Amino acid sequence: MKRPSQTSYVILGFLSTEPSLSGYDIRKAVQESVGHFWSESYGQIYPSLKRLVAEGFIVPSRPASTGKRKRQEYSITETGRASLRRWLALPFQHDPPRNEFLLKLFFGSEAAPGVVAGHIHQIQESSQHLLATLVEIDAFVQNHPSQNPHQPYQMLTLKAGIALACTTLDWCESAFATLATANAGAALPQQPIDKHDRNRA
Amino acid sequence: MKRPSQTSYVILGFLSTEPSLSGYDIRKAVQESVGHFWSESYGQIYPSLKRLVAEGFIVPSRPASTGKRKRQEYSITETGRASLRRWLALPFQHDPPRNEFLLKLFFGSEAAPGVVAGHIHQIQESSQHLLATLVEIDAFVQNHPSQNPHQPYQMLTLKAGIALACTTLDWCESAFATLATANAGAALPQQPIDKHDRNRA
DNA sequence: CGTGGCATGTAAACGGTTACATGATTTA
DNA sequence: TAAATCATGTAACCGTTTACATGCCACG
Repeated sequence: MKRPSQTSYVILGFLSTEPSLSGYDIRKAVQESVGHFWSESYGQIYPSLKRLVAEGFIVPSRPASTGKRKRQEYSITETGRASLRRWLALPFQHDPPRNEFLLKLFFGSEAAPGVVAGHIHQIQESSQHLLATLVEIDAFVQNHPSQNPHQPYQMLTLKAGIALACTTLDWCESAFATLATANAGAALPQQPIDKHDRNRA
Repeated sequence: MKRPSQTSYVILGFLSTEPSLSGYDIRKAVQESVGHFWSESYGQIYPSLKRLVAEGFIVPSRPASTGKRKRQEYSITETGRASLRRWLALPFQHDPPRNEFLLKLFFGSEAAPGVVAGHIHQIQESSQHLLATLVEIDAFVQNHPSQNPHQPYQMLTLKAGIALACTTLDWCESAFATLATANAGAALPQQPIDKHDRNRA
């Protein structure tokens, strides 16, 4: 019996918050709610579901035969919930996430003029986009109060994402300034840096 | 001929800044200078070195004494430098780094009391430690000016690390506050909380 | 003389993505 | 009826880590 990977706990986690989900649902849930710091592929999810059933951590619910779409949902068992709790209590491992952007930046002096500025522009744009969607979610939740016990914790991850995105954007501006003074002759993207407003967490 | 992995470019990158390095040196350089956002293992470095030699991107320098197993250094070639530059100009891919801490936080409502606070304490400590070392490097560089063309870019990654660490620390404090008010104000409806005190780390 | 750091390397296992295959159901 | 989406699943491949094996060399 293989040692379960983190994917199993993602599945157990989502099944602990929803009564019943299919593999497809879980994939979507991952993308939509933890997409800014996690990802899962079907090739990982479906085998994990089978293994979790074999281990008794989840059970198939809503058998596919009932006229509806061919889809199989699962529910968490008490043993599954216990396994999740055990994993949650374990200290997380804090390996440095490989950041290709920072790596290219680090070797930036070797790059052709404008290349580094282009990369910074790229994270600036993606951070702006991320920030916008996170702020939107934040506003929605603020306007729709609920007693959902999961919400405070989910909001903490949301706030973390917002804060980090803001910091990244600030850093981008200072980085552009640094580049401008460092090599005055280098070609920068024509994009004027506009003052986006920041709502700080 | 296999498509080179990012490891190859890390090697080329460091060999572009130093005239001659061994596999061991490269490993150490990765840990010491980009360790907060990258990592490489020997199992990755040594095969890559051989492949890079076969491709003509690097050449062995300081040949090992005949028959003896000693340290072997390598130097980058012009083709190697060109390959590095080509890679640098390519847009980086921005996949969400898997963050186990945020994942456990997201499912925190399922955890036993104190578990989440313990995790937050853990990143708080590691962020403090990281910040201290980065600030130290920053101060050192500030006091030892140099014309090294790589320095401005390396400093940008350093500043990014410092900014993100600071943000993380700020977030930790607000997260502790959130947890405190949440636990004190709203009682969890599912299970009456016993008088078990939270274990403080 | 032995310990610990320097140094190189490999095999196996592992986690994960990608590409592919299949087909049902809804919607335009 | 065609296209898009829903939905499940697998095989191959890839990059990476881990554990292991080997041996040099300096220092106490």
